[in-house]
Amino acid sequence: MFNPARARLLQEKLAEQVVFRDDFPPVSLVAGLDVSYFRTSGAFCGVAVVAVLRYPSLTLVEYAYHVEEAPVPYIPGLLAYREAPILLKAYAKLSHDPDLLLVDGHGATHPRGLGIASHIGVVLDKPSIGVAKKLLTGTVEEHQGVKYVVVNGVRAGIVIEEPGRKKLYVSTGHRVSPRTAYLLVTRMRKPRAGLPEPIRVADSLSRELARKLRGSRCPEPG
DNA sequence: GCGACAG
DNA sequence: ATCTTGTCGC
Repeated sequence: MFNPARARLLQEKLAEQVVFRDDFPPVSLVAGLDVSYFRTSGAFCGVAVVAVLRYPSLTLVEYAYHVEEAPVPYIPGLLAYREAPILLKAYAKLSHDPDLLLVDGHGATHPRGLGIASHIGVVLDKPSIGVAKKLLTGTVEEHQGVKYVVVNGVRAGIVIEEPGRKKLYVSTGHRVSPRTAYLLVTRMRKPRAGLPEPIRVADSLSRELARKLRGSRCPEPG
């Protein structure tokens, strides 16, 4: 059974493994990860999608998905326990090996420094970046023109603000500095898009799949 | 105790 | 996240 207190302790332990410095090879394949849901008899059915795009052309190379009942309810700060299990199963179905992961949600800008982007990055030991639409915790502090998201005295993320576009909170997931996360996500946002292309594609595909699967039965974990 | 709270 | 039609705007 799910124990929130136990889950938080594990996050504190895994957070020690998060690397804030850039430590990754040249990027040629980037993956976007996202989960959509559809209602069933008694629970929520999650549809996880991992879309792999070539970089910097941002053209789709392949995508994999996995459908399964959400194992636990959504609890702020514990999102990874609800979505990571399904995302990892979809990830295992890929035939390509991405160099970088862009995850929908926060990375180190988290109460215990281990948002879903960091959680997945550490588990797979893959460079990762968190991309969120809302602030979860921390304060925004501007220094020399850069708006950092500071959590527990640490600059864990940066706010991307551009006139006429939705604000984004990018953060270190694993092995990528906040500054580099900012630069990469900025380069992966198409002219008028709100989300960087890899996540936009994963979001679009997961929603489409959820819509089509609505009404059908949901596979249980295990 | 009160308010906040990714997706 | 999802529940939901039309509607304003580029």
